[in-house]
Amino acid sequence: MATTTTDTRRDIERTWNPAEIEPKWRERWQEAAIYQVDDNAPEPKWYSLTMYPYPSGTLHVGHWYAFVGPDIYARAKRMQGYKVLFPMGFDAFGLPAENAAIRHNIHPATWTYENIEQMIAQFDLMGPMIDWSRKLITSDPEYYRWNQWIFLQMLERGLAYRAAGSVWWCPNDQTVLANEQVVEGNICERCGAEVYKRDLEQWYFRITEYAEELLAELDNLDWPEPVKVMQRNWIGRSEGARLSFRLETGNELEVFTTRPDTVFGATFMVLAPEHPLVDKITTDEHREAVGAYRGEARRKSEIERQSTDEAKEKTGVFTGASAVNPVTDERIPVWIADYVLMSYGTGAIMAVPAHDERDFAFARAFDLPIRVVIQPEGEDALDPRTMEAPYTGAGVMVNSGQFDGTPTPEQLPKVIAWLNEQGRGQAEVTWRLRDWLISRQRYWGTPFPIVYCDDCGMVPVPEDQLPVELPLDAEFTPTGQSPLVNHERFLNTTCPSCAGTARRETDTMDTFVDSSWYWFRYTNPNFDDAPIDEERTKLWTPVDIYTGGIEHAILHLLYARFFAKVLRDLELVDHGEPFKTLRNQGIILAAEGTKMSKSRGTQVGPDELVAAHGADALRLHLMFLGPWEQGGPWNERGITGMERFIRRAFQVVTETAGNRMDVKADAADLRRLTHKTIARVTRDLGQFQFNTAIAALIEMTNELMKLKETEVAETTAWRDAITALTLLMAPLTPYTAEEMWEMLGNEFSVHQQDWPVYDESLAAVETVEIPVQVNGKVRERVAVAVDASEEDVTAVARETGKIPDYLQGKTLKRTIYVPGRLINFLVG
RNA sequence: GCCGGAGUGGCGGAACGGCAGACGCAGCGGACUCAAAAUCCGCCGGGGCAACCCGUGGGAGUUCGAAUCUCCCCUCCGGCACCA
Repeated sequence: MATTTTDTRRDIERTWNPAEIEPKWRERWQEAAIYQVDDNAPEPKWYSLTMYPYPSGTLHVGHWYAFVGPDIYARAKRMQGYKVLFPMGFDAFGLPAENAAIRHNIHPATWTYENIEQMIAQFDLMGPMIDWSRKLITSDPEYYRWNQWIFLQMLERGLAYRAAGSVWWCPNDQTVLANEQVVEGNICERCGAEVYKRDLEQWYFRITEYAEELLAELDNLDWPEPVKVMQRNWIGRSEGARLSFRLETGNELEVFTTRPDTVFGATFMVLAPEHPLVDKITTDEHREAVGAYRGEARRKSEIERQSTDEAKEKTGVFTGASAVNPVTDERIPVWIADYVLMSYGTGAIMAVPAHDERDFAFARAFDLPIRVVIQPEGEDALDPRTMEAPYTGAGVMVNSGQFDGTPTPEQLPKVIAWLNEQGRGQAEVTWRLRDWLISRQRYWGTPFPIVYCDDCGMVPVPEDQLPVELPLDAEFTPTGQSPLVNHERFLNTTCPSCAGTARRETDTMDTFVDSSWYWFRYTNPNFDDAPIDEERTKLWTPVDIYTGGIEHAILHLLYARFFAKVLRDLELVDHGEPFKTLRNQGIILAAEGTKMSKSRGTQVGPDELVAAHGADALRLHLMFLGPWEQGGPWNERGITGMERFIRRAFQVVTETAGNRMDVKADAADLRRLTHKTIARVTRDLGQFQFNTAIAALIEMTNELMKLKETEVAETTAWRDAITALTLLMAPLTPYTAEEMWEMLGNEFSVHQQDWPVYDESLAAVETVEIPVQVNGKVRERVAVAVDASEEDVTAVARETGKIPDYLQGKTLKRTIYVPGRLINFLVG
């Protein structure tokens, strides 16, 4: 043992001081470029991707939470023998930059690029193993030119098109939105304003072309179930039939129904107010009322058509027209009502009030006939006059001609087959998914590579003239038109085809286009010949694990899957599913349990916390808060505990780093602890269970603290233990572990070392303490060999402590012995 | 309404159907100190002097044994919502 004086000096030298070691190693890592991954390294590849941030200016602790987890995982993976691609970039186009720019009277580009600089510095504080040599910024012309290029390929294949239609408009952001960006029926996902529908001509991507594949392949993805469910619902596949009804005016009216078995009960029809047939079929007598209702519906849609509470209140008017039910030959009235949506199915329905909630409410409101055609088995016959609710369950068909008595929906295919024979309908699948509206009437985005020529019409800009650069000197205050409309030099151009005068398309692309393929670009972000370097992409993709917030469950993740399939069909990549495995981190809320918000001042920044406790302590604190996939409210209190742990681990390693190793002492327990900890940490990190991995390391450290003054601290087992501890801590506390590694006298860098190997034989225990139960209640504990026989354990357990008292005077009916776990005596 | 997910000490949380509460925070007691901080040691679900009893949102069930599996109910969070 050292003397008191040297002890004191050593303590001063070896006190953990993050303010000193963190900047030191940060610089060293940068110099040595240890985080740059070599494409040609011999190890197997691992692509760990985490969703890139929006360059809002600052990273708060919620961002750290999202990035630290994957960083730990990627670091562990690297030590476990993979070459790991862990890149980062910035989702730099979009409305927030523009809005902030307007507010602060600064150019969006200036705002964005300054923010990116700041954020990179903050990232570096965290000590991540990001390979910045692959950084990409989507607002760089070198990046967005490839958005334009991909767009042109899609245009050529009919996957991009321009069409007029009813689209969502955000009056606050002054732009159209994709369906996916409208939440809660009519709220702008970005700004929370109420949106409404306008008829505009816009650009679309034909994502519906891939609906079937997008749905089917979900089954094969290792994704969180909620995300898969959300995508399934969003794509919304419905099986049914398309039926044709003849109108008395001679027109055919097509409807889609999931219940063709109820067609005998169709007692009226309803068209969406916007249905093109409405004008043709409305009789003069009803023209005025129909016109008024259509106007009303239109106005309502502009305010709050799909509002939830009033939704059940059914409104509508009769058109005066009649249709013929194709199976009963009855004349049935044709109405219009806004509960039928033009955007789904055919925009028209056959109404079966006895067996559909909405049709039932409508029939009751307007006193329309109700006919029961499905009868639940074993119940009283349904009576249309007294029914209080429609019957939507299974049953047998009644009042249905030759189908009477047919069980349904089991026999639904039979009904469809018959309708088909009659030439009245056929099976059909309808999707809820709509094409992706990609134009935006805003400035800070990718310009469309399209010009409109007076003579040639719409002309794509040839590939060799890309990028169509976004002019930086535009007046970008939103007006409801793209700001580029007023930029003469951008707007006026010549036709690539005839060289005559032409105007450029002035809308810009939805920012989600940028993020729909960015992970491919990381594999070679400077590649100049194509968006994707095929060779490098083949090497790295598909992404092995993708992490990010669940808020992207539909938007980004659906678009990204769509793009991967398009790029596959363009033969640029060899797979259609980009992300094999997905994990969602939980959200770190403000202390009050509400969402962290910059404007409300509830954001907690990492900088002061790093200054006070060190980045490693903050990393651990965030990861120790709870399961990573759960999140929770921010709470600063526990960070001292992580600081204590790091200090103790640091102390135990550095104080004993110079110990002799030749003492012969029984170190089996120590080895067991080491290997048990290796097993636990390895398993937990691999499952994103950082909290329990940290707990295992704390337990090991606490045990080492107890042992460090004993003779086991002077064995090779001790040396192995503190070496393993350092390596296991490396992904979690990269700075401290690096310092400890150096103190142990090893070569730089700990992050380039191999992961400690778990040896099961060393972790195995020979004896265990198992509970002795009587009738399922624990009464004693007894130490036995792990593999002891039931006879031996029974013999010992029966005599232990109070057990004889419990067995006294009772009959032993049964003994349950689970080796290594417990023994249970059942007595009576 | 429909579809997901979750309810465990004062707090965050842990627990292959097998000792509920690992680990940490906070708290309490002690050591060190002139003192405080830091650090170290001990205690820490509730009731009871104790033996022991109760305890994982509530109720039933399966099982030798349930926080864990099944059913019903309650509460909270998230998604969708007139989608025919």
